[in-house]
Amino acid sequence: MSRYSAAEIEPKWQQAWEQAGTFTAHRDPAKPKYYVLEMFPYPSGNLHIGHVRNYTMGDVVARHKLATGHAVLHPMGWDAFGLPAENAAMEKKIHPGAWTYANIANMKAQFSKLGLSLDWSREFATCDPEYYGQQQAMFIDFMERGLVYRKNAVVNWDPVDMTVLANEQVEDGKGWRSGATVERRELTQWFFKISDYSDDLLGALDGLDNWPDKVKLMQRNWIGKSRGLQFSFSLVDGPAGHDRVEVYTTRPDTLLGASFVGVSPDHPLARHLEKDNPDLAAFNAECRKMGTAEEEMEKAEKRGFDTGLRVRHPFDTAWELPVYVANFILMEYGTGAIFGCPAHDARDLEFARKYDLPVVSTFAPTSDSGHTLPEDGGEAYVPPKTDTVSYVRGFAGETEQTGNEAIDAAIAFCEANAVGHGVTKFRLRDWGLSRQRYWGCPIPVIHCDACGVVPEKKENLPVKLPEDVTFERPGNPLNWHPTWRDVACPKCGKPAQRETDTMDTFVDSSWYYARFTAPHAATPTVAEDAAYWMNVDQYIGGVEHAILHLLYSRFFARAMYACGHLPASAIEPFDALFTQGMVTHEIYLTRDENGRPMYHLPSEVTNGTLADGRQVEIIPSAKMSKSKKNVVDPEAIIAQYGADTARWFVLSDSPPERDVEWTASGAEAASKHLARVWRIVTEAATAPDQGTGDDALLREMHKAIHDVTLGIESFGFNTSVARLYAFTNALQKSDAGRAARVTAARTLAQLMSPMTPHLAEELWNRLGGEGLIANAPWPTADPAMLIDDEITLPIQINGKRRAEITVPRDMAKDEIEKRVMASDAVQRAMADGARPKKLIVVPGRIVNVVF
RNA sequence: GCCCGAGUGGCGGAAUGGUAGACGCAGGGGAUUCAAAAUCCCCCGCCGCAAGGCGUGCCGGUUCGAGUCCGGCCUCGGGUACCA
Repeated sequence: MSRYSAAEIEPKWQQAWEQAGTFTAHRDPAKPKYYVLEMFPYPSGNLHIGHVRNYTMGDVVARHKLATGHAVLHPMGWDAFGLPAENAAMEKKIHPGAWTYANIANMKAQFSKLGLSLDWSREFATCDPEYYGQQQAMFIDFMERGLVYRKNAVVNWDPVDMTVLANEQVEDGKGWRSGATVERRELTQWFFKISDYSDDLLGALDGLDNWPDKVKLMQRNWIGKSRGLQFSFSLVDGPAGHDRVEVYTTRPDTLLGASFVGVSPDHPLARHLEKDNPDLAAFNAECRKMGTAEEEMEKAEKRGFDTGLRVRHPFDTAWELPVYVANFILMEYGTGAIFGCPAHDARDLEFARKYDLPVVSTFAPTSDSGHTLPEDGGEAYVPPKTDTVSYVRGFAGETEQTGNEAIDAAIAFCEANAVGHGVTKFRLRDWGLSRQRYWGCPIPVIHCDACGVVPEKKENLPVKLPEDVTFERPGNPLNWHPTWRDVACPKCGKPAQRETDTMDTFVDSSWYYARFTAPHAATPTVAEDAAYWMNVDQYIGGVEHAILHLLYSRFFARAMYACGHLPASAIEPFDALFTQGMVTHEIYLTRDENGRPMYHLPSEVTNGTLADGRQVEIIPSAKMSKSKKNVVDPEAIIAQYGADTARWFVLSDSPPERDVEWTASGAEAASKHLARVWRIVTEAATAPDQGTGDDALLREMHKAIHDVTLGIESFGFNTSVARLYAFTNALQKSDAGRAARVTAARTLAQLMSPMTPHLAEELWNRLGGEGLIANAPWPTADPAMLIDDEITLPIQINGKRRAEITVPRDMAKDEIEKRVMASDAVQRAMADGARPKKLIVVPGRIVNVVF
């Protein structure tokens, strides 16, 4: 008997699959199709163990579906545009394209060692002109459908580097390279009209039955449909052209608790007033010295500037409220102006206390629950709108009503009294796709002095990125290129200039799933292929993409349908979604002479010490990230133990949806187990002809088939693995005859094949299995073999387990009761004369005797 | 700040409202061996000599019965529109 050697068998079977074209997807009308897709990776340079986990999970699904007779599409590509390539260009003086394609080559080699059932003939990178050219064609289609427009929007501006920064590049309000205080700057930018679909994107979530509830809930909240009141305050002696301030509120029922009016520093009124008011101009300028991130805005101290202007309350013209410019009001949402009701909004309360403004409750809890009113120093009272509360300063509806009822009544009251009108608004903003960067898909339009903004002719696509660029100078290299911008206007032929903005990389990843159905076609999609393969039956990726990527993809599918690039049935492109957890690891660091952190790889650290004896600081586990160096290199594990061990290991123990803390100790154990399976399975072939445990072993086998299959189908891979351990133990201890043991061993190989495909092929082959195990029909459990004749019932006394009885599984309830009453435990409990009050028999489950 | 999750032995975790800790790791003991490696067998939540008691982040509640359902917290993680 030979020993298990991953190094020998893995390349052999990888070659066999390739030669047989086992994983090449074909349209086959005779089979049900199955499209399984994992979120494609950013080519950062190396696979990390998180990739191994993610793609192994998808592979288990794909291989299982292949074995259950599906035509499987399981493709792979590269999300290849983005910031890190430009950072590498600046730091390492290497062209972003060269860096990216080198990374792809490296990662593809690592991928191929994992034995994933991928159809590599469909591979593409989003930075391939063949791909982004089709993306440009769709952009032009979207323009023609009115789904694209330009408007001003703010960006993070680094005044030293003279460049736009990503939110990630702003640290504590400073540019990460220059250290300069970041400013907000307005630029004219391109937008997709995702807001046209707000209601549809919201409503359609209800039909996504196989999406996690948490993702649907996050998207619902993000889209943020709200019913509110839009009305205006009239200004007392307002400046010319500003006689009113239009506000939007989702809580019109709190109008009698109004304390002040706040406007955004970018509100037209604020901009008007700052011209003649240097103090206000300074305040606004200070507000604009902040990044654009919502998180930064919200966490910043609430500050305001009293304009001195006053407005009249719409219900009482004698009641005047002050007008503040406030740093926490977004121009992008609502009207850029609010009325503050400190009693029922935490931000407003913080603001009111700071500027000594009145705090007046309009409603309170219905019963005195120890709640302290905000006017008495308590917190703002913001119950869910579905809670019934008591209105102390109500003006519409009942005294006791829910927030929603009060809001509806308030809107009706205001409409009847011509104070304002009910409006439905969405939190979702249009998708700004402009990036002032090189390494992205060029926006295919031309600016002509005579014709304005003109789309490039489709026959001139792709608009390719120029190769000869330098990153010496900050800013967008496309702007500094000597000739690239210069082009003839497609309309009038006169000299004109190309747009130099490139697209957000979320655009690239918003339709790649559709492109995989016809990856090298001369149009974005091909109707026949899209009709056959769409939708993605199972999409798998990190929960960090729960909102943006998935929402943008849902929008894109709708826009592509509108332009004829996808069938109507594909507007929800992902039938089922699974969000897997991340692989985390501790972070190790030392500090340089300036106290700045220097990170160290886990492989450099032993027991908290570096090779040179220095102690490291340990930061608790976080998402693996290259910059923090808390990454584990899967290649070392594959080299030492083989791909099957790495795959088995990442599927073991931790539930797929949960984050998993990486520890090195398990790899050894996984490897040992595979060697043990090898031994036990090969021994089965030489077992004695006759044995005594055939039936018992085959029952175990059918239970294993049932449980392992259920685990795979429900993304409980860790429980499938646990069940396979148990089945392996049963096979080892079995004294069944050879025929039964070989049957069990072949089934074990099949059940393991989605997880450890190379080992499974080799064992299958050695046990005389026909063809490739990858194509062998998945075993089915015989229901009759899953049911035991006898069952063990625990006996509880007052809810605590005290004994158990073993009875035939179909024993009548009253017979069970008799036996329970006769049992020692119950007799003992009755010894002092106590009599049971209640006897609960849950058939097949448990018995509870209550005294 | 706001939205969404997660918390069970030394560790990873299992458990349709029904025996908490399956399965595995680490640890302990034993067999085999000249010795070792490899392999195999047994033990293994906490307190207690025991009887028994206590145990699923914390505090309450519903139930014959709660890790699981409800209310209120705490801690950690993800997202927060230019990281992908």
